[in-house]
Amino acid sequence: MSSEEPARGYHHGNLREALVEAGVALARDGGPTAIQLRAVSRQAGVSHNAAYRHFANQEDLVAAVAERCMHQLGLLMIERMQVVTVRDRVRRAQERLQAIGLAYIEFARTEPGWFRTAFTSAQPHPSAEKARETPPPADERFTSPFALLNERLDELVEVGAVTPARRQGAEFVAWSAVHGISSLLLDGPLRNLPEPEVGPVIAAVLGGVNHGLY
Amino acid sequence: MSSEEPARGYHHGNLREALVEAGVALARDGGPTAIQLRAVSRQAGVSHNAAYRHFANQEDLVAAVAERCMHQLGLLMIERMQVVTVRDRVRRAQERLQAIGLAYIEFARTEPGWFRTAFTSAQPHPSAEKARETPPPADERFTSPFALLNERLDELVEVGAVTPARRQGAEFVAWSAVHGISSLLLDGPLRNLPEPEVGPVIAAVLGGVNHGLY
DNA sequence: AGTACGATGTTGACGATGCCAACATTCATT
DNA sequence: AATGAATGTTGGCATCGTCAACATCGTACT
Repeated sequence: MSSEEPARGYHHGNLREALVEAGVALARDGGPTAIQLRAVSRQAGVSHNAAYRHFANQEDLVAAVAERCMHQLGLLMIERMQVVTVRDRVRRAQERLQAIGLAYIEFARTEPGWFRTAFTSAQPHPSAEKARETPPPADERFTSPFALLNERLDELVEVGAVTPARRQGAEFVAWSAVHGISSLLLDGPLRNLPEPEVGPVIAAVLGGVNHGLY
Repeated sequence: MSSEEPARGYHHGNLREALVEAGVALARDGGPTAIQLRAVSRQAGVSHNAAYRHFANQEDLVAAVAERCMHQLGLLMIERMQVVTVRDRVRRAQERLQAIGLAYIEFARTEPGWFRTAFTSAQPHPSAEKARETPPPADERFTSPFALLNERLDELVEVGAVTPARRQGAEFVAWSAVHGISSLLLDGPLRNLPEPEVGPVIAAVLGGVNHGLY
């Protein structure tokens, strides 16, 4: 990836960014516990304690890295969604929902360190009032996994595949199921499930969610 | 609770048990990261490093404590299930399933430390072959949350409320949904959801699972 | 009975971590 | 040019996990 600029004086110039990036790299293998103040400082070619000029404490750094990880998850979901090219509006909406669900699980399984990091010390869900205080950056608004899910469900209503009544609360059902199976496969009692059984289990969960929508 | 026996010589007599119990107590507030070798040794009134005669390392101790936490979860599920006294067999089966699902979520919300501990370094799901090597103790077989769930689903088939076809894979759908909403409410983006909104969200998830079964 | 050995507990040490305090250097604003 | 805020550095402290060496106890064998 990007090695730090070779020539730099006393000041790094872009340390906060470098520290977060180092944290992301460490979290990729190693998960949230690998995000250590001294380790990221080392990787950024800076002395321990330098990080304290940019983060209040370790937890603060982890939170910043977690945000990036969540963003990565959103990016994969978008990517997997965009390759759906069915013309039929109804089927496209259905397959798009399926795609982001699969992407979510795929992310958990291919980037376990990032997934675990994203969901420890995750950002709180913006309740209506709080959201007004700290408006999320435009970037975030489009890559938030939760926002992506809501868009898909809304689309399903738009094209008439799902009744507005069934739409109610569906985001929580779908999100819970997909997040749940991801967690169980990654860290839960299903973590040693033999590989050939994994596919059918995932299919069962996604099928269940789908069936619940109609 | 139980303070250690006042009179004891060089040897503790029941140290392993005392250490695990101390770990359970520490995990209750503080979660898995609070299970530290030196801390449990201290609480057991024994010198640091004594634990190494009973556990290979910290991870080993955490695993032992995690097992207890999982057991606690199973106990609450059984408790909540047993208060269902409906006479009608079909409705009883349905309400029992609902009860263990609610108990699962209740456990996550009232004992977050234990819940987090139970699902870090959780025991692997016994695949068919492996199960034969290490038969679980009879105790475990009845309090395993996953076993309890399967029993409820089987009962639903027995009383004719669910078709055998729908039974296929249903354990994963239900488990994922319930575990997912628990995780999201506890550590995920829903962790700061205002209290009044929590109930409806849980209801939506459980309703969705139910709808998926029929 | 005595003894030798394994099991269990202790002491001390090492490296690593998060964090605090004090100090050094640089940048920006006047 | 100077001065204060921002940013890095050095050093130190308490704590943790782990290893090695040692101490004490129970127990099985002679």
